[in-house]
Amino acid sequence: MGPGLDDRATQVLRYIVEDYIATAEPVGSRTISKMMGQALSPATIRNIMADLEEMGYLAQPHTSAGRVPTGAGFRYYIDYLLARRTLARGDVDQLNRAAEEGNAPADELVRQVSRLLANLSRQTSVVIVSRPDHQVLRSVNLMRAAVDKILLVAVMQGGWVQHRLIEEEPGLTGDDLEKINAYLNELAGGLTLPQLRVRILTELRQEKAQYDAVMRRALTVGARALEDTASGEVFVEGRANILDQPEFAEDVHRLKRILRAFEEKSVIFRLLDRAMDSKAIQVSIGPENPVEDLGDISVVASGYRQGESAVGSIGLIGPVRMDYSRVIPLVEYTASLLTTMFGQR
Amino acid sequence: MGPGLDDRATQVLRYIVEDYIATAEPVGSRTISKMMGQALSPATIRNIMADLEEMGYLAQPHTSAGRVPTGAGFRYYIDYLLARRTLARGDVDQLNRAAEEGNAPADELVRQVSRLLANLSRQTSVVIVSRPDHQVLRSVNLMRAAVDKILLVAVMQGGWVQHRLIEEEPGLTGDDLEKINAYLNELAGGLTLPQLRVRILTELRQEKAQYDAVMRRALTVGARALEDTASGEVFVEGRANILDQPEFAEDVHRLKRILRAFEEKSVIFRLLDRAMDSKAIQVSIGPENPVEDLGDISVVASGYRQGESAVGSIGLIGPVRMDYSRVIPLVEYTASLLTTMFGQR
DNA sequence: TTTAGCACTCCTGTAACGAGAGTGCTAACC
DNA sequence: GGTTAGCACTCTCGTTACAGGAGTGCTAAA
Repeated sequence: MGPGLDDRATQVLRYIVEDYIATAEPVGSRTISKMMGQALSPATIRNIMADLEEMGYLAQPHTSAGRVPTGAGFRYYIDYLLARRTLARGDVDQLNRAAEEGNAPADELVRQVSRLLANLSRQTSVVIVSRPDHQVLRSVNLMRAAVDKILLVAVMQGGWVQHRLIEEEPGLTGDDLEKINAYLNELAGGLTLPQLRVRILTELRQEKAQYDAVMRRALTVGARALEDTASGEVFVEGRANILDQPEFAEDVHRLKRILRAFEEKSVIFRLLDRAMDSKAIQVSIGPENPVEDLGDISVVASGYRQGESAVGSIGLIGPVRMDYSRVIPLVEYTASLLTTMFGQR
Repeated sequence: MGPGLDDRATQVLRYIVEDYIATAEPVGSRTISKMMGQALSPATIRNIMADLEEMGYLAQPHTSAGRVPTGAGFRYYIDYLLARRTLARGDVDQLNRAAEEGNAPADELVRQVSRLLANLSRQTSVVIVSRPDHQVLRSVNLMRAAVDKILLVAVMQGGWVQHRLIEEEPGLTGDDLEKINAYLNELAGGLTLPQLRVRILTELRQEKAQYDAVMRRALTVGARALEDTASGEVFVEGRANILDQPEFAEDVHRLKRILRAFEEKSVIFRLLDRAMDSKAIQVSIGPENPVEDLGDISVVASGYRQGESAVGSIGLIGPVRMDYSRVIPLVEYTASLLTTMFGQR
């Protein structure tokens, strides 16, 4: 099917990858011969396997073990051989139901969907909300949070909520706040946070701002609140699932490395960042993923959008030996679900 | 020192517990004899050990292994023998610094402190914010969140923020919202959310509400927003630390059980709930903790307050063989830190 | 009451070994 | 020429045997 391999080699490769995905054990020539209905004898299969090994698609853990697909082998499988299974009706239903949960706030909803994805795939699910700055505002509000602190609350089009604390301009009354709020909301409609900031700064240079004290105050407070940009959020669900994978469960060291990675926001970001901008789903096999310390895991991820702009991505993290035919459509569907979720709200 | 044991037995028990905490291995009579400066021979120690075993404080994994403290042994140690180490200056400084981080919102701050606690103790740190309903309001605000949804944002005295989504009363303009906000804030000062709800309901029955349409609307929207109570939040930090404990790292099954527990909010709640109301720090050794499935872990936890009312608790989860002399003061201090954090803001 | 001495138990690591799975190569077969 | 049966070879894995070590319990002497 794919380039560089004849029909038989292609089939053998496919069987090996699929059996390996199912069993996590090296697969031998006898097994493949049986799978193919004895059409070819084990000896013939062995010849083909030797060829595939020479081309870099297979490897032997040791001389007299069966073959294991290499990274390249998995890559070939995914690019050319993958029979994309359609999603089970039940899975779709469950996901839809999780996304519909009426009055949960956006973050709760995302967490629920992500958790379900983790359960369905038996892998670890990760969501990043990575570009709060690309999200479009619906409304903003300043609230008193402490004697000397004000809280800026921003509600985004998708229903996402952000806060930031700012030191208070001394002496603001509740009435002042209300006026400022009204004024800010007038400016804010349809802008992103950084855009709002620019807008405020230009407004401040306008003449009328010079004469209206409240307005000036509103603008300076607003500008201050928007000085630093938000860093984004990460949700990880189903960490315990990696223990179902024999390749990780065996090896404590590996396990620790991975669990530590899950605790570092920045690492998660690096893993999923790439998927955010590309339209298609991204599969990073082992060392293909951007974190060198995690060369033994795969990431299947897809960005989701709010309207036109990419705001985050969702994905699964697991062993290289993942069931891609099942997992890829799952992630795709979930990502599209998030996109519509954020679109509608 | 403690009841029921003479001086020597007490000392032997202490040494065994401390050595076992340090090494995670059964400790033998020779080791103890050396630790005591050869004051007693191994044979004597063995006699004492046999006594301690009979009393239920020690156990042998098998004949001809050293002794291991039982749950009762640890309990005795903590109740009567624990030399509470004072906190290292450096640890205190680090914690203070983490808690001071100027403009982070409350949840971020709590997460940081918790993470640091996990690092300092090399255990898994858990915080629950368990009684959002006991926290006193500073201000509330209704914001438009979608075409047909309104977001209630409540800022608590401690700087904590809560949201809830509500279906919109049809046809509210921005102006209406502002008026409602002003009105609600007038009512809200110093109340908890459920108290506010009661207040609103009585207000609704008052005569003047009958004649003022905006007010009536404000009240009904407000009442609706407060119908369901918030469930509280959980932060877990330092999960990977349990892999540093040999007793867990060895045993995948155990590990999985614990990691799964960390993913269940309700389980975490059950583990830490008890600590919330008692003034003193709570130590649950192994099977003493309220989750029967987790009879092989210990929980050291302490509640923290906001003003007078208990609003949550913070603790460490780890093996029974924890370094209590270090961990207890750490948790105590961190809890007090949270209390002052929430008091000041 | 303490302790030296000793037999005994149990774990742990190592080595030896056979069974099993799988390979590569060669020679025969179609 | 491609395919395959046959076979020697390699490597893993589980079992067994065995020696060393750590630690105990008991007895008898100090």
